[in-house]
Formats: sequence, C-alpha cells, structure tokens
Amino acid sequence: MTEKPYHHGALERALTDAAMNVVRTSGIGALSLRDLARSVGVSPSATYRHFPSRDHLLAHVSQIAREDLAHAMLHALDTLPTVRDPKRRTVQRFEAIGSAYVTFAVEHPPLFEAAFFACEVRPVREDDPAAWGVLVDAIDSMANAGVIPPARRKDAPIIAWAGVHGLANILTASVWPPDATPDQEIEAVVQGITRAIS
Amino acid sequence: MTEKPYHHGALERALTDAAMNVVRTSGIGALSLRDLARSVGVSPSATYRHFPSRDHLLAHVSQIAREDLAHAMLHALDTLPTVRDPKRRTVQRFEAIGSAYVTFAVEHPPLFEAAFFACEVRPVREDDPAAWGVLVDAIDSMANAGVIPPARRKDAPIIAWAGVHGLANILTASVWPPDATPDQEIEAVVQGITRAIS
DNA sequence: TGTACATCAGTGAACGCGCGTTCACTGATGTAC
DNA sequence: TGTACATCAGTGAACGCGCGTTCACTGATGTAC
Repeated sequence: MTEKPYHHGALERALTDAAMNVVRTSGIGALSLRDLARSVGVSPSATYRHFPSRDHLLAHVSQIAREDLAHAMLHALDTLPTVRDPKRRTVQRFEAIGSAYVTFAVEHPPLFEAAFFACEVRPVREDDPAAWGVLVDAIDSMANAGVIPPARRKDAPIIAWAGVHGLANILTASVWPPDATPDQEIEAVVQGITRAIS
Repeated sequence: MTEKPYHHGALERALTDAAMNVVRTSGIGALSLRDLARSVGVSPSATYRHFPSRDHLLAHVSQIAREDLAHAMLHALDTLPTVRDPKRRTVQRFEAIGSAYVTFAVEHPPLFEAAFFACEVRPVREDDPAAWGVLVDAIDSMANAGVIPPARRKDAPIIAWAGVHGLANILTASVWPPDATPDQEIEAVVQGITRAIS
C-alpha cells in the first residue's frame, strides 16, 4: 500500500515465503539471511526485527515443512474409495496415510529434508497438524476396530513410522536406483508394515 | 622418517584420518580443506595433490563411513549364541544384522549421517563390504532356509532396509524422546520386519 | 657406483567470495491528551 | 480534531571471519646411463 510495504508483520511473511522458495529449490542448507533480505528488497539487518538469528529462521521453516507433510497425509484421506467393512476401512486409511508420507518425500525431497533438519532452536509452538499425531490416530482407529491385537498396539507406531520414514529417506537419497515411479516399493513397504503390526 | 614426512601417499592417509576425526566429532558438514591442511601441518594447496576438490574428499569420507557401518553389521555375527535349528539360525543372524545397523547409527550419529550424505561426486570403487550386500545375503539365507515364502522374497530387502534405516534416522535425529538405551524400539522394529517378510 | 636429469609433492601468496551479526541512525506509524 | 511524543521497523556501513581454489615456485625423491 504505502511506500514502505513491510509494516505490521508483512515483512515476516515475505521473508518466510521467500525462504520456503529457496528451500524448495535449493534445500534448507542454502538459506542465508542476507540472500533473503536481498530477494525481498530489504537491508540485511531488517531481518533481525523478525528472527533473532538464522537458526530461528531455520527452525521456523523446518516446522512449516513438517506441517506441509502432515497436511499431505490428511489430504490423502479425501479421495479414498468407499470401503464398507469398518475393519478394512481403518486399514485403508492407515495405508493411505503411510503412502502419502513417502509420496510427499518423493515429490518434494528438499521439503522433506527440511522437515527433519537438525535445528539448534526448538520451535515455539507445537506442529499443527503433526505428522506423528496423524499416524498415531490412524493406528488408534485400527486398534479400536480390532485390527491390531492388543499385544501389538504399543509397538505399532514406531514400527510404522520407521518403515515409512526409512523408505522416504532411501528414495530421496539417490542411493536407490531411481524408478520413475517408486509405487511398487511404497506398496511393498506399506503392506509390510500392516502385516507387522496386525 | 625424513623431515618431509608426507612423501608417497602418506599425506593422503594423514588427511583422511584427520577428516574422519572431524566427521566423528563435528559431522561431515564441518569438513574444510584448509582446516584439514592446518591440522596436519601442511599448506592448503597441498591437499590438491590428493583430492581434486572438497567434494571428492567428502565422497571418500562418506564411503569409509558406509564401510564402517557394514563392518559393524558383519561384526555382530561374531558373538551370537549358538542356535541349533537352521531356520531359526538364519532369523537370528538377520535380526542381529538389523540391530547392528541401528545400533551403529545410535552409537555414531555423525558417521551414520556421513555414510548417507548426498555427495556431488560418485565414489571410484564399490563399497567393500557393502551394507546393502550384507543385508541381502542374510535375507537370501532366510529364503533358502524356507523362512521367507517365495512370494515375499522380492520385496523383503526394501522392507527390511526401510525399517532399520528409518529407525536409525529417527533415533539419530533427536526427534524421538531420547531413551538412554533404545533397545526396546530396536527390538520392536527388527521383529516387526521379520514378521513382515516371513 | 656416480652423475644428470625428470618427476613429483610440497610452499606461500593471492584471488574473489559471501556470510552472520552489530550499531548508531532515521523516518514513518500510532497514541494520549 | 489537532498536536506532541513514544514506539517501532526499517537503513547503511562496518566488524571479523573462513572458505575453495589457482598459480608460479622450490626442493626433495627416484631413475637412466
């Protein structure tokens, strides 16, 4: 509006948006406060009004990436074909969520990397939504429907998370022969997880 | 021996050793040619007699870390209690290898990170031993012993690798409540993998 | 065995670069009376 | 509604830093006759 476009928190948004663009194209490691300030048209020191340090910016960006991942998982539930049997439905939803986890990583490797980047600074607020929560909810549904035997319930979350997280890292790290579409590996692992926990 | 201690490849060894020390304490990202040269007592440009660029050094160091991991996996087979039943023995060995994979990561997070660091440069030679090969051999033994049904054999390696690799990353990333000893999670995941593939 | 010479592994200075962060400042925004 | 003033979000210059890489060079090692 006015000539100084960045009053009242607008600069924070602009910096965050620019940061996410850098992350998407060059990875979270490529983030630099000076570069961000430059691309937004502001002096380097202006960034310190909104982020106490580069590390705080990284933590912020990393949290957004994690929330993007969680949104992708939830979104996968929107388009599922109807399944009558309640037990089978909980499995269907769980597997859709697991597949979405891996697919997000495959489609956005730098975002996935950013999501689990080891930050010096803890985020101020909880992830919302949280990928972990989405996964555990789906497992709870399976347990309540009787798909997961009580004895398996405790270990189910770590087994599930390890499986999808590992496959996501493997497919992302160019340490796996790059399939055009790794659907086969995703299906194999997700169904393997279901067998392991039920 | 002589005053110039670094003739005939000795400098390459010295640089590599110094590099591995840096990796172990500060991570592969902290590697710098100048710093290495300094710590070995040599001018920065001397490093270029042995590594064409920093990226080549990184690739070299990453390969060593991967081979360390594979050695740890093989080493885990040395101390196994005797198991009579041949089927159960193949499972025992497989699970020991899987546990060793995760344990290596937990005990040496920076080495594990380095092992899968995304390098610009391909290594000159194959990993020897290769962690992937060790894992696949163990799976082959299980298949030959009839523990893995033929229909499961094809997907078994990716399922197994995804599980241990995922758990290793999770326990390493300080995204998991830091147990003093994550033995419980390791056992849960490794046994889950066995269920998934057999 | 001795000597002339090629090869090889170092040196040291310099290049250009970009970074995070601090500081004293200015000028616009918003507020109290 | 108008004015005096505090607050707040920017500026611009400077700090000190370390990096990867190149270049012309030197002096030691090893070799051929």
